[in-house]
Parts: sequence; C-alpha cells; structure tokens
Amino acid sequence: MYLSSASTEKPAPGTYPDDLLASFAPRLIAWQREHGRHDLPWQNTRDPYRIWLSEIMLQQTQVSTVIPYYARFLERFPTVEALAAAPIDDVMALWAGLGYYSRARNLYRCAQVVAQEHGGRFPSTVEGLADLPGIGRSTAAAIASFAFGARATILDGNVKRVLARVFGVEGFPGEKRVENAMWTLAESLVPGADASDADVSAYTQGLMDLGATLCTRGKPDCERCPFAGDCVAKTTGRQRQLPAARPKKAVPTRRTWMLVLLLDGDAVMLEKRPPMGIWGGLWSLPEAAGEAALADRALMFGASAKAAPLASLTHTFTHFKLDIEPRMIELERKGAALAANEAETVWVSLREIDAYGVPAPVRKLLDGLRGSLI
DNA sequence: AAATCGGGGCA
DNA sequence: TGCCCAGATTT
Repeated sequence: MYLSSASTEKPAPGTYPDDLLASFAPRLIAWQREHGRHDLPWQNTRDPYRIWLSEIMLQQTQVSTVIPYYARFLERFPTVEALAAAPIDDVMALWAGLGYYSRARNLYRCAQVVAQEHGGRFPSTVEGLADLPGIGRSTAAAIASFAFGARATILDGNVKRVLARVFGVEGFPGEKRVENAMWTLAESLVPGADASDADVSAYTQGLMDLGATLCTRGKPDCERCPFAGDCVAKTTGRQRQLPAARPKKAVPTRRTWMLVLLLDGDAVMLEKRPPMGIWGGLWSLPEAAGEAALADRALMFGASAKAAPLASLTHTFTHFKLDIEPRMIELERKGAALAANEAETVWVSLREIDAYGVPAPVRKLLDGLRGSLI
C-alpha cells in the first residue's frame, strides 16, 4: 500500500530510512482510524465550504473554542453565497470573541471571490485554493485533501513538530532552508495514487491528531505513539530539543513619549489609535517621537505648562521592546483644552479607564497614577 | 514572561 | 522571493 508518492521531489536518498518513509502513511492512517478524532463537527463532510470555514477558524484557535462559533456561523451562513451576501458587520459580529479580525475580513473577502468569480464553488486544487484570500499553502492542502481527496500535504506547526521529532530534522523550522526541507519530506510521505479519498482524509487528519493529542510541545505521550520505535527524538531522548527553538535574537528597543493631560486631578485625555499597526483601534495616550514633538502636541491641546516626567516603563512585544517616557501636565477647567484638536479624543476619568480598550502598559501607567493621587 | 503560529505585505 | 509583522493564546 501507498508505496508510490504523490510528489515529484523527494528528500536526498539516504537522508531518512526507506522503510520509515514507506511505512509512515499506512501506519499513520491505521493509528488515526483507531485512535484519532472522528466526531468533530467539521469532519464527516466533503463540503469545501464547511471544511474551509473550520480550517480558517482553527488557524488561530483551539478546537473547543471553535466549536460553538462554527455552529453559529453555519446556522447563520449555511453556504458561501449566504456568507458573501451578508453585510460585513454581521460577519464581524459573529466573529467577535475569536480575535484576529483581519482574518475575519479575509474570510469575508474569500467568500465574495468564491461567490462572484467562481460561481459559488471552491477551486479543487491546492494552487487554486491558495490564490484565495486567507488561504495559504498549508490550509489549501487541508481543504483539498478533505474535500477533494487531493494528495497534498499540510505543514502547520503541529506537523513540523512531528516531522522534526520522528525524522530528526535539525534546525529551526521557521528558517526557510529547514522549512523547505520539511515541505519536501512531507510531500514524499503523502499516500500515493493507490490511496482512496478516505485514506487521504485519514492521513491528513492523522497528521493533525498526532501533533495535537500525542506529539505535543510540552510533554509528548510517546508511549502511545505509533512511531515511538523509529522516532529519532524518542530513541535519543531529545523530545525537548526537537524541533529546534527559534534562535535568540536581541530585540530592538524603541522609545516613545506619551502625554498625560490630567484634568482637575481626575480625567486624562485618550486618543483613538489608527485601525492598523500597533494597538490598532485602541484608546491610548497622545504620543510623539520625542520630547519636543510631545511639547508641540501639548500646545495643540491648549496645554502650555511644562511637562513633568513620570517614571518610564518598558513593554515587551514579540519583535521589540517599547520604552515609554510619560510626561504629565496638570490642567484645570475643561472647555479650552480640546479646542484646536482634530484627532479623535476623549476625556476619561481615571476610575473609568477599564471601560475603554486601552493597551496593557498604558493601563498600568494610569492605574499607578490613580493610586498616587488617592 | 516567553514561545508560538499561518498568512499577508513589503523590501 | 524571502523576511518580518500583528495579534492572541498557551505554557
């Protein structure tokens, strides 16, 4: 069974044991049928719309969280045409709570492209699917294999972990060279032309289930794993070393100046941030790239007093550290302060900050300020 | 606090 | 074509 491969490219001969390469798919399929998941709401269908919807939701969220959202979406939008015809506000409302809203917008755009440019039918090839908004190579392969029986491989974070461990793939999978090698390996493992559509589905689902239920990041359950006897990580005790961690990189530090306009010792001015970029759409303190620029902004708000420094704080993002230099000006009387300003601003009592979406470090700063005023 | 994640967008 | 990002959760 499955001795032939769907891919044209293969790992260099001798890189991995031939018997493991050849037996991987049938063993995974057998394991999936016996121990994998079979009753998830998006299984047991070949409707590409349902499969697509589940895959997009699962890109970013755990199964248990997705289930109720998935049910509500299907009830409100039973078909891709229904989704495409809905006002985007309805879509965003149903998505609310799942986070990653740019992906909800891509979901909607994708539905419109499918409805308007593909006659309401999803493309059946990986390439066609991957051209759609929000669908990359891995998600395209998931949809193509589940809905159309395509012999295409997924390669998400779970699969990278499984391959790195079982085959002993060295190097950080986020690195292009390593990722390419994994794609080649993954494609060479896909069941061949003699596999049925059901085999293909079980294989793809098996990759997902193995990574999600046994070959987890923290404490893999190697005793139950069908590949324990061959797994490089297991046989060498390197489960924690594979896959290799992202190389440590010194994160750059950026610095920003924030203006605390304190009115009558109670309210501060917040400014709505632009929808894109850091803290998009949240309410934050007026900001500037330097001391002088901040003073200019204060003048525009009608505050001419000298700004007093507050304790600086740093906030760590994935890609950089942000050093925040707060400067405070205390004002009395409302009215005049808002005059010359066109940005979207609001005065908020320090006691009511929690009612606004405020970035965590700014909230911390304002909480500290409130504490010091009592 | 640190690590993680698939796709989009830009150099 | 490849690198880095935003935004959110998990460990």
